[in-house]
Amino acid sequence: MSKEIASREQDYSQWYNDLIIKGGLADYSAVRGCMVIKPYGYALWENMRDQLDRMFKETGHQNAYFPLLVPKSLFEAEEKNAEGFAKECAVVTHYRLKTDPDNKGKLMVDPEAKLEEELVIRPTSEAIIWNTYKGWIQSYRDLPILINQWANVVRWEMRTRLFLRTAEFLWQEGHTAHATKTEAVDETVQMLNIYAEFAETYMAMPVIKGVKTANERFAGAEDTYCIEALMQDGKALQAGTSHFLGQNFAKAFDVKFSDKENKLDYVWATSWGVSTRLIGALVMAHSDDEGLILPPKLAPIQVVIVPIYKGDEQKQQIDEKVKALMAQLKAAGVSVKYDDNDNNRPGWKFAEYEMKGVPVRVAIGARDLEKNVVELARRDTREKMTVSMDGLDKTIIALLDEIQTAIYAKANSFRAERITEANNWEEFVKLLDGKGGFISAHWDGTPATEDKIKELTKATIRCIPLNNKQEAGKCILTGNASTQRVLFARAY
RNA sequence: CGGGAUGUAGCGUAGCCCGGUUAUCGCGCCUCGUUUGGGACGAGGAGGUCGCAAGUUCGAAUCUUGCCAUCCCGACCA
Repeated sequence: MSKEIASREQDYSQWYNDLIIKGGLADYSAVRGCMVIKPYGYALWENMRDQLDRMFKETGHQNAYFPLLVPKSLFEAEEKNAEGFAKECAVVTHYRLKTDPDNKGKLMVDPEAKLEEELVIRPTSEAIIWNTYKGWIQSYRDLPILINQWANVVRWEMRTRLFLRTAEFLWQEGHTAHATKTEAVDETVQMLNIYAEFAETYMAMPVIKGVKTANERFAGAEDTYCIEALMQDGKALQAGTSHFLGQNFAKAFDVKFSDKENKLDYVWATSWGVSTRLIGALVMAHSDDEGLILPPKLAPIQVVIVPIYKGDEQKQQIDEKVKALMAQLKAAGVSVKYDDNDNNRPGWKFAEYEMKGVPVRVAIGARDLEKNVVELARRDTREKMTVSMDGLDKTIIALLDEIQTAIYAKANSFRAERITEANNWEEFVKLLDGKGGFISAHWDGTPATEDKIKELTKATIRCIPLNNKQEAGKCILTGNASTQRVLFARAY
């Protein structure tokens, strides 16, 4: 076991924090609830971002940027949205500081510099964007508008956790405007599918696609679609949301367009987002007591090469081989690091890169040179194998693929074992307190019942899965008639 | 925001209850040498606003008050 990391079994929270901090993804900062994303963590985010960005652009979206600050009058225009976020908004009230006459060397807010209208720091950008779209849309010919922005937002959270819930975080938010309801719903579902594909293919993290109940719906949305993932402690994590906003924002911001028959109508809207929370999800989905386990498709460093040598002569011989290998790997688009730093010995490096979740390690020593082999180690299983240097680049690339597949399969079977049906209240409670995970159970469809279940057990309905099987049953709590099972879980 | 815990060098810590020499130890860091197939060894060295600010006192890491930050548990939450 690692010397540096708390055991997942004994202290899951501490284990998670240790992975983030010791794995070099992020640091605490001087600002309450805010973290510093370190270069290694940011590189991971960049890889996620670049891939998502490509997927957004392939489906016709363009990036733009809207202001951080939203005038309060705009923010409050869509009532439900405003109310939903009101409690966690940071607000700018002044635009100037001045030296404090009573406190030498200190600054104070200049009371003369009070803003006439307060500015809300965006917790999300619907308001400022729909205010802008109003000016862009007159005719059906102006539609659809398919815009995404990569931005930071601030939500003043009571309790924060690295990556999972911080006061400021990075995300992308897509905001689209459409001429028809069907088109907007299709867009909502399309983006949900993109999120699911990204999570499963790149993050190697299986997700369940579903619809939120009214209780869990985004403030201001008609429908909230989501992808839900399962963490290793059996708790669910919402990893992405896609909202069908109906005409709510169009009405609030008076955004109308003329259709082909010259009839005026409000436009239909969607918004969708994923955030740096995905990094938290990724960490908890795969990692173990030795450190992070990153999927090859997103790992900032896919392959690390560690030389093992005595003396300069051996080092030079190794360097030569490594140089050739690195050229081949780089040509194939593999991100590779050669750690020939003499300060640390090989054993130290092995542990270090395991902590950082580098998928494949290559160790090359003098003995290997003689036999024309290297030692390959894969992070996910910690298996070591001796392989020929001939065609090594191909071997490594194949291994990266195999690891990607293997960690998905592992996460998938973990989850499969933890989707359990409960048919009465006793079973339901026992499952929640026991193995956790998703519990598939009947619900009478009322918010009141959902609230009651949450109050009693802290479990919420994570989603109603898409294409859910319809079957008659009785609500787990009330015994009232139900037409389908929904997925409950305790969640982050 | 409520309850609990913590804060001493980059990290982990002793000292605090019961105020009083030069603030303890390990890791890490720097220099030199030996090393290098799973977290090396020796010798020498550097590094401290004891979280911050007030207060009590002849004297505060130690006592008091306030504040800040982190963690855990609640409440809250995309």
